[in-house]
Amino acid sequence: MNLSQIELLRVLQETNFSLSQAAEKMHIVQSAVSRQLQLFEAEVGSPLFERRGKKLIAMTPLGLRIMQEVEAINQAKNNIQTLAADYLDSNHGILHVATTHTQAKYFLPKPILRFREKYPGVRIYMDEASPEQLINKLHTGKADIAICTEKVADDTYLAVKHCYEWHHAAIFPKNHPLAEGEISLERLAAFPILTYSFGFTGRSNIETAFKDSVSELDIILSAADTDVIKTYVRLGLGVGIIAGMAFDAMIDSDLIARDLSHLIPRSKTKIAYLKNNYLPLYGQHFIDELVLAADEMRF
Amino acid sequence: MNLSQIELLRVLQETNFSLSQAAEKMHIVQSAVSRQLQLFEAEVGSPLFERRGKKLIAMTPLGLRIMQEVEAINQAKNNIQTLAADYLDSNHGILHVATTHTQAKYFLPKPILRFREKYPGVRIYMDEASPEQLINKLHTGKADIAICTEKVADDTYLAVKHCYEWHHAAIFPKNHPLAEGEISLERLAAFPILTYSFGFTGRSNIETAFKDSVSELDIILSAADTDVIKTYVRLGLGVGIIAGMAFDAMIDSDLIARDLSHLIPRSKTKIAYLKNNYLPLYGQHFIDELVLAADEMRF
DNA sequence: TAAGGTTACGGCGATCGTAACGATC
DNA sequence: GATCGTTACGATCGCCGTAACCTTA
Repeated sequence: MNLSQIELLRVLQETNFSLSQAAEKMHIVQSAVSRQLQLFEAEVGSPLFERRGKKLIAMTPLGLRIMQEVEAINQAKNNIQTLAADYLDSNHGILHVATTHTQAKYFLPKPILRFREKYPGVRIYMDEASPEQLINKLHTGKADIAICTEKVADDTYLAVKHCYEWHHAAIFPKNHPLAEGEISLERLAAFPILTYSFGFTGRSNIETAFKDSVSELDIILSAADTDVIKTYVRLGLGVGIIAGMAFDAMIDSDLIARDLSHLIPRSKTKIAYLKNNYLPLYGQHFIDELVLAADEMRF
Repeated sequence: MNLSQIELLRVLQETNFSLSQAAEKMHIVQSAVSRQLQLFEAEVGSPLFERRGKKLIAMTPLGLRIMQEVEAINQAKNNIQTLAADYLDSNHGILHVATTHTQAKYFLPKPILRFREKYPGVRIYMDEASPEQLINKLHTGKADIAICTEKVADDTYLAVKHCYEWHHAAIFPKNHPLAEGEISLERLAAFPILTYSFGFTGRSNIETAFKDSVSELDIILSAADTDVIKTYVRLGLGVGIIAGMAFDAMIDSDLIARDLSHLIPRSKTKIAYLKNNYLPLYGQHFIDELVLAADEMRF
């Protein structure tokens, strides 16, 4: 057993068990890959892959179990490299931040600017995806830090830090009936609604709010992205329910936003990263910056 | 970086950073070890060991941190091997059981006999040590399973399973004054006491019992081993406080045992193993056997 | 001066690349 | 027949072992 065989197994999983693709990724010829896999399987004494003819099509139960250990080794190996690089120079490096559109646009700008001032040598790769994908990116090493509101809580492999709390707001064009008077679930439900897709940005809390209500929301459009919602609200399609911090009084001066904190439970945005993943110093400071920005922000 | 370098780091820690001893353990010449370490340190870019002249005397902070990852890799590597062997033949193998004398002698015989019947191909290496050492043995891979009463609870790397509860008993020769009447803390404290050493077999519960009492125990002899205590009780040195299950009415017919459950809190014996350590099937069945034996036993 | 660590060098073996072959869609 | 995987073989590079040298208790 050696580290390149371990690496091979990991890569094979990424390439849908294609030896030729794995060879390409690892910058060696395919025959080498073929032989290394044979050697490893011989050492283990049992096949790790189900084969149709010569093609690999899936992993055996043993293979799947061993893959867990492969992941652990890979993680530790990466940690050693990160630790070493971080020790030599903790001001340079790369940070993969995965988050949703709403966070990227409405929360991250300030902390990222401040972080850049302190760490001009750190490259930030920002990656937008659904909360579900974010978690997957953490697990596959494609992201170091994820920032989001949904999901994240139950995964035992994740370290989760509270970031900030916020609430939803209703937005609509001026002269809309909702501009006047108290807003109730019933009144809200009387209009066509535009809000986030399932699994995004506190959508689950909207569900919660209406679960015990007699009213039912008529969600005519759902999007991952606040700006899409705003666009269609401006076109008069209905009332938008968005994250409070995504309303900008200047830019959105043609719209009216009204607080819904009395109707919809507060949402909590969290910062998550893999427990087993060594975060370089600047990564830890990045999180500090997020928390600081969160503390300064009060909705 | 490769697996033998990782292995080298692990071995170096075991040999007090001696290159020559490490070479011997790894069955290669010392010069090879020297070079591999240099190569690895070069790759990391910083020294991992503090040196006095050419001698290695300690690890640098970076080295210590990296050693954590080395342990993780080693653990995973061993798991792969165990998984493979277990898959090929889950009836043969080796089980390292670490426990205290009391458990080994008074609790384990029955479950071990039954286990042997089902798994005649499994070798059991039993290792007696203090609870503190037991945990250390788990961490260093010298034991797969530990069975003991003390410590074990707070270590987050350990999976801990409840095994059984028991209480202490006082033992003394026939015709001893304690043979008659109620036993109280005060009466007990009036005699010289022989019991377990600190950190052994529920000793902490004895401490707890007397902590809030006006009486203080006069412990004139403490031992890791129930049989030692019995021996000196027989010689008339005083009253023994031992684990209830360590009194055998047949063998110890020259002694009298009296229950102390009303005076000393119950002790809980636990089964522990490393969360990250893959236990072969027979190891899992060994634990089942322990739990079964514990259930049948009622004190 | 003995014991432990480093450096130099030669030899062996592991692993790669080329290439021809085999199988599968 | 194009793509993917296997087998054969020669070449290379990494790693070990021998051995001489250096350093410190």
